[in-house]
Amino acid sequence: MSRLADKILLMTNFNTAGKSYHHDDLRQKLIDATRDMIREGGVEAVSLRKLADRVGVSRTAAYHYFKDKNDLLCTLAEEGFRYWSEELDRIFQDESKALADRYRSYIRWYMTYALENAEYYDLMFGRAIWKQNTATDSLKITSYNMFQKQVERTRQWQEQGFFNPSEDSLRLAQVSWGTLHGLARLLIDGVYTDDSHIDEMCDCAANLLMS
Amino acid sequence: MSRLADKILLMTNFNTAGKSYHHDDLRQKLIDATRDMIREGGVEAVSLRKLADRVGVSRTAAYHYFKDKNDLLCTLAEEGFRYWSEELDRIFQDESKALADRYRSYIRWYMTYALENAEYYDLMFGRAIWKQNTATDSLKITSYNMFQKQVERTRQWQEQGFFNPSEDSLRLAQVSWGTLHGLARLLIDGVYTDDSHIDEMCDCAANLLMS
DNA sequence: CATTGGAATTTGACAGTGTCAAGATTGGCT
DNA sequence: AGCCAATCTTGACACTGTCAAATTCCAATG
Repeated sequence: MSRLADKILLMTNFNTAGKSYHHDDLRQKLIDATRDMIREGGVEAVSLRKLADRVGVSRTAAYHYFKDKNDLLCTLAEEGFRYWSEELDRIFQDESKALADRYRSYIRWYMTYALENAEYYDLMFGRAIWKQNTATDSLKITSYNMFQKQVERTRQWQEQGFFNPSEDSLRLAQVSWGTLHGLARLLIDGVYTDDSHIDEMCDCAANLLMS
Repeated sequence: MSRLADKILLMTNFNTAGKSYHHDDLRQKLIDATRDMIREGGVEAVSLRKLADRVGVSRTAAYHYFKDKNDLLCTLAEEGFRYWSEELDRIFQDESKALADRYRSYIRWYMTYALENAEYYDLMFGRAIWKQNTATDSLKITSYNMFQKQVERTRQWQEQGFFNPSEDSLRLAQVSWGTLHGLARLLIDGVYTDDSHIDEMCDCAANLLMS
């Protein structure tokens, strides 16, 4: 009759998830499952309860590893920023191409990645995390470093005469990123419905930015 | 004891909202109250139940005038698009200024409006409405017309040599709007945290677009 | 080997949310 | 006066995030 006896009986037979009380690395499992959920249905579709179901654990188990839902999402976003930063490095370190070509392929990569990982992009650059200053300190640092790298690249491009040297590097980086982000958002959010001319849009943006 | 008797008693004294069963124009009251709520706490803060409380009506009263919450929000967004469209007309019809000046003040106006009405801007141009194709047909038409106007203006500016005439008008309109939208979003969503150099950003964007 | 302490996990509870179906109320028309 | 259709309310359901308290378990200590 006691709860204890019930549990022993349950264990002896079959536990639904096939796992017992303790897990291998629940934290990582939670992160992985969350990433899947984001990919499937976007940030909006992430529910701690469904996440728990998926991992085979109880509703509030995640609270032992993450302060709250926001903390979990920030962890995922940070992961994304690291990947993002590495990809940027790879693209711009490729010295085989001329700078203009590298920049063009950067824009194409940006838009392709943003659209193929729309929900993930939304998490990283969307209001869910940044609005109301809910971003983790750790996340703030990671993302700030990434942006600073981009500002530095912009400065170098100005020195090489690729960008207008009379503009402030910071402003130029802000506006050029703004352009890409704006296009990405309009496409991702479904405001621009025609996604069959993305390359043309990219080229048009490239022409404007490089003039 | 009967519910009916309770009601009569209640009416004879004071009804909390001061209104009885039927309202003057509940639909409009709901719209107005929703607008207030958006301004105060953003789209996220709009709850049908709190809205009902505010208007002094029961939880589900709004369902008689709007199919669901999305329908209500679309109505609000459409209202915004009409205002937006009128403002654009006003700015660009002002022939007293040179075209370049008009365009600069357009950008400034855009960013100022977006930031001062951040939550409303988010409603109009955010995923809440456009993602998953939940936008009302009526809203789609209104917003499409607005954008077409902008494309037409872009075409004229190309003819006047203000914009590069070799670019496709549609792409140019998409990218130039994308730039403004991107900056606005990054500021509104809290990704760009420094809002003390907005004018400089605007000018930098203007220089890039008009070159 | 038994006990116990602390980490890991679950259960219960609460205050929210949107929305549907069914009932209650009312003003206007015949 | 009576009824109808428009309008509004009540009840219910399935969700959500999060806190506090209870439970379970592993590991180290005596």
